[in-house]
Amino acid sequence: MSAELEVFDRLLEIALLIQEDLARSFAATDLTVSRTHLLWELNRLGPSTQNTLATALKVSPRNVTGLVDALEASGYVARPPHPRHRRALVVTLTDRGSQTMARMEHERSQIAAKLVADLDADQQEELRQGLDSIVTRLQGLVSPATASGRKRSA
Amino acid sequence: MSAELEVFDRLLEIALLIQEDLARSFAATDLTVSRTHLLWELNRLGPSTQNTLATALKVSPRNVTGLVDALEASGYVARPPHPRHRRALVVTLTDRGSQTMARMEHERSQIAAKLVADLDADQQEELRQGLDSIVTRLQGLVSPATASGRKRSA
DNA sequence: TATTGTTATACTCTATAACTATA
DNA sequence: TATAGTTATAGAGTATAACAATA
Repeated sequence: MSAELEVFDRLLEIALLIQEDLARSFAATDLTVSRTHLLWELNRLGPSTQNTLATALKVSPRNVTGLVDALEASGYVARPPHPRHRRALVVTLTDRGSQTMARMEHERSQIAAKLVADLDADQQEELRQGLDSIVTRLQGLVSPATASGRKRSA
Repeated sequence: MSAELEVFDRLLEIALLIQEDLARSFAATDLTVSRTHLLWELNRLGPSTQNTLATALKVSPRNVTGLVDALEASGYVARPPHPRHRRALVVTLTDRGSQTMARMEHERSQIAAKLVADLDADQQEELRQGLDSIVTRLQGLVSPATASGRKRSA
């Protein structure tokens, strides 16, 4: 197998394994991947309208309605009306939602540390640079037209 | 942000971008991610029973029935009965299925090459080793009990 | 008229349980 | 009894289109 394919295959395998690990960590809760993704974005963005979330998640507004319905029913979010726009709703993390996100952020740090535990600081830095290069290349592949204008969120 | 998190975040972003790129390449066909995954495994394993596919894809037999139904209807696979077991079916790639897989393998090679085009041979090799270390760590996280027994398919 | 969200409808992926046919 | 697959049922994620409420 060529050297390029070896790198690519490992990236695919890592993607799969990370997903598996996430699914395992969800199993302890009543959350699904999509709902957790919404909570994660909400945590990042702060209180948001459903349309904002739909854009952030690259998903239809109708879909967000369903996800927020479920998250509201299980107590992770609330959606009081917008103070200055009675039609709009502002989706907000409840205490339970905030605590869950805090726990997940913590788990994420621990996993991140474990993954590179076999590498010294120099190796980690070179790895980061290699991955950075790949991210840039991939962004060019996925959206060639707007690649120059897109920036990863640092 | 810590160095560990930087590596982890890039891995997550790469996983997302690869998925996006795959979805884009499906858009030209009538295939979905799950159906393509089945075709891919079938291509790797050769003609297989549905139970074998269910195990390979880590999915229920009932689910495989649905996927194969759809792939048969669109002409990617056939399922003649097993020669020595009239109850069993042997799922097989049709010409269309084989050609599609050949094309996808080719695309995969090209993408793989593009991703690391900015790196010289030494950097590619170091990257591969770094990723290898991460794969091993992840396998340990995902299935701690059987980690020592599991081997990546080289 | 434009924005925000919901109702209506439909398709895909997924699972478990019960069942049929075969070995 | 064990294996291979399907029918039945159900839940989750997703989409588009039509609609209502608000601005």
